[in-house]
Amino acid sequence: MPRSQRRALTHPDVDEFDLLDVLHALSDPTRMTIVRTLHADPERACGTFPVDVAPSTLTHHFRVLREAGVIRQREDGNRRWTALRLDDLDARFPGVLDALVTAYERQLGAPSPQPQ
Amino acid sequence: MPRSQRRALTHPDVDEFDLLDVLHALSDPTRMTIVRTLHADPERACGTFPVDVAPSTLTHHFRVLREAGVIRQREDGNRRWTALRLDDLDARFPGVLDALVTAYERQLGAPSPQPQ
DNA sequence: ACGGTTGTACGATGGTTGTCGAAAGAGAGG
DNA sequence: CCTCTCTTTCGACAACCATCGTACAACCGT
Repeated sequence: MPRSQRRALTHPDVDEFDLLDVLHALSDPTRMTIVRTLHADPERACGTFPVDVAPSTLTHHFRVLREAGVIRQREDGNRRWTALRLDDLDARFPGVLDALVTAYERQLGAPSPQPQ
Repeated sequence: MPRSQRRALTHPDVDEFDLLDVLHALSDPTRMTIVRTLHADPERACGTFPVDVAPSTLTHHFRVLREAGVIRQREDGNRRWTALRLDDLDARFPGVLDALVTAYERQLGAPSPQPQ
């Protein structure tokens, strides 16, 4: 059994999702970057995200996202692959994730210039 | 000038909104209740929200929502009236607030029963 | 078996946050 | 003026959180 002694890698069921947990998970810039990346690519290995934090910090963010139901992680040999739970999120909170990612992309595209 | 010595009551401009701040503001149950109440009623006085916290705590939550651009507050004699900035939010983040409030209402309507 | 890669677990730390009570300001009405 | 109501400010406190370094575990080459 590959790497399963380490951590159960629990994923919440769809009807256990809490919108407030999802919002909290997405309110962090690093985590939103992870989600944004996954929204473009379907699945990525952990170390391949364009974020600038320590590996242990990245693990922490993955756990927050996973326990909120935003991402799903699976083992594959030495790597851990991460994917968006887009279908599950859409089943429980229709249109929410798309609206949020789109809005965030738009905000990044037109960042507010500081006045004066 | 009514009550203006107390606090400037600053509201951010539309192009200063930060989606991550909005998400953080909405990730608290008390604040989400405030928003949900305002989504039904257009404007309410501060003390008339169905939340169970101390007045000073309520003031804190109003500040968080106001500084994120979610609500607008105006003075009227002894009362402070609070309203959703629905148009401004929709101009900057189209569809986001409606999707979130709808999703939260749905979640409250069908809360997940704890397994076993 | 050994080293390299990948990611986790743990402990610590500084900052943020939700909560409250006590005190006080501002207005309305007597 | 005095009191009552509504809301804020301040200070405090416990809990949470993002971050990191270090150590370690699992896997994959060779």
